[in-house]
Amino acid sequence: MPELPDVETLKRYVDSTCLHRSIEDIDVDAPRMLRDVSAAKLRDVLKGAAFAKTARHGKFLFIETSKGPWLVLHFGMTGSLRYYKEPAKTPDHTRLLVHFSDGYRLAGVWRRRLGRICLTDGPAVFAEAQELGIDGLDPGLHPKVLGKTLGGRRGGMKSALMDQGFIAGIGNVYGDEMLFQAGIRPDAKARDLDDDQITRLHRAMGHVLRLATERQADPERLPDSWLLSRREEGATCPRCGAAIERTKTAGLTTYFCPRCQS
DNA sequence: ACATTGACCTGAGAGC
DNA sequence: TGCTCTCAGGTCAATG
Repeated sequence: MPELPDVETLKRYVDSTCLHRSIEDIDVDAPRMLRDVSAAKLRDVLKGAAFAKTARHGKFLFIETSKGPWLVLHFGMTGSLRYYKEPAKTPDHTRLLVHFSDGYRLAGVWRRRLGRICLTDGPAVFAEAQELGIDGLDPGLHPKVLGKTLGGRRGGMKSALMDQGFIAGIGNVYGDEMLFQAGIRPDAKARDLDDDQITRLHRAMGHVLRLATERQADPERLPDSWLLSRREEGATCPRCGAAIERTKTAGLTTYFCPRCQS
């Protein structure tokens, strides 16, 4: 589901398709997805503008408009974007449709309406207001920074990683993956990690997020050695062959290898 | 200060 | 076939 690598892929998709094209009009049908902005206001800002550039922080995609404000998109569990020309190709569940004056369109598609569409003055002020933590791919995320933040937490590792106010961009699937690759149990207490574990987690985090982004967050193109490919009942560990365990953390299904993750 | 639960949403797949 | 049930997991609010 759209986590950091997926959203980064969508960002690059926008970069390579529809920047600097004049926006003729938009259609919005996203009742509960608009936050602090009306459909009319959104239309007013986008109509006659062009997309100037993009940015990303965690799971949020930002698109700067030539009129100043930035369009903010959050994809929830099922959101995606599609750029195309033929009107007949408009995907089902299109909630936001941008018509460019050259006839092309950008569709914001959310099968479930779990997502967000809004405006902001900029990515930095938005991240501040939403209290987002450092982005998972921020080069400033050193092992020391990681260790310091983890040391102040009482809770478990899985929920720490998924806390967007701690590190922004990690969700259920990649959170499990980096814990697996670092050899840390999801229910390990964050403050109990030693320096070695923090180093391994930092490395696994960078590796998982970078490789997944490079492979366009396509599970088919990610290594078989990843836990990602074993998220099902009765699966075995790709490393040691032990039975993968399945538990619930904060209502979300967590997979881990009881032998590799101690 | 933490974890847990349910609501929000909708489609896919299972089971009857 | 067609119904109902469960599950998927991002985020938030309410509760323990």
